[in-house]
Amino acid sequence: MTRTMDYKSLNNPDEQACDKALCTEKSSTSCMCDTLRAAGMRPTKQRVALGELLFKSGDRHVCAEILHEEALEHDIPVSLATVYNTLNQFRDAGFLREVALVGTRVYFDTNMSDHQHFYVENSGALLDIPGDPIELEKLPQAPEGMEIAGVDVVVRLRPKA
Amino acid sequence: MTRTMDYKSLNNPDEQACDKALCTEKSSTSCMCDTLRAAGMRPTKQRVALGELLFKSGDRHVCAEILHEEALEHDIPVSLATVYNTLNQFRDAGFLREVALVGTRVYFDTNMSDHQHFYVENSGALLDIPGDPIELEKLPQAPEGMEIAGVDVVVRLRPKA
DNA sequence: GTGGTTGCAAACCCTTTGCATAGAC
DNA sequence: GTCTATGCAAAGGGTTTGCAACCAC
Repeated sequence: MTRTMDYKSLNNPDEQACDKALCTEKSSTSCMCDTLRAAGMRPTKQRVALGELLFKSGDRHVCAEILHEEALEHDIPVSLATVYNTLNQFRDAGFLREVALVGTRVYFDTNMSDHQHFYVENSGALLDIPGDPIELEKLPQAPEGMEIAGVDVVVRLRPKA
Repeated sequence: MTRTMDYKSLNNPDEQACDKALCTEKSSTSCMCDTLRAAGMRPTKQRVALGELLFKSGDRHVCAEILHEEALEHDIPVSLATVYNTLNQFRDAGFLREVALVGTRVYFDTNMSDHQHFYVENSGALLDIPGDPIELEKLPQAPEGMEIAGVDVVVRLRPKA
């Protein structure tokens, strides 16, 4: 599994030259097929459908259970285990990022660009912070032999007293 | 359970006027007794011992399992369930903070002051970032009816390619 | 046909809970 | 004596895994 793809290519017309002969899906899904192939994944019905659900609308924050429910509502036959596997594969391929949160449930974010999150403490809701990202002054030196892979910023919110 | 105590008072001589008559513990633990009482917790053998393990040395990052093992090594009879309960009570009392990380395991930090973390992606290690905290420019406006409870910053590290 | 993928159920890990016993006040 | 804390084991929630059936190529 490579980390070469970017979710943006999913919506970039320049990269949607899809050979539809390879796809059994409708035209709207054909670029998903190519994207999956480019990442070394076979474009199965489940993966294509989950990819569409995740990426056809704007930024999304999902956990496995939510995405599974949503898939069933859209009559996509898929098991929860496959949703877990697919989310992990999409993360490994660089289509999704995992969001760092306190708690036991893992959330994924379809927005791979540089941005940050509000986390509402009592409800568990996760929101993109609108506008430009908070600027970080003076990033620390990484320890010897290490490099900085990224910086996660979560602004925790609570209802005003 | 109140959130009024600060871990710093655990090491502040000004607040260590302990009435040893109330304690069955040795002198080194007497201030722990007072600290627990001030937070509304009975100073049981397990809570005092765990508090000592956590706070007698400098900043620490622990999860329940690690602390449990450490307690057993120090011949402190305590069950894993009690370690979980005690960590949650200490967090509610404001002695510990929970660290936001990707993954399902919950880590606690004995350092309640304003600081941030390195997280090593392949090993899962958690380190304080030395020196001054990264400064955040232009904190975003909290949505209507909300206030900012805190800002978590995690700098993810990976081995240099 | 070959080899990756799916679905189910079971296993797994971490955490919390119920209840009887032990301990602090 | 009263009421809380502990310990154990069982339950719980989220996630991963083993394996047979299935599907893309």
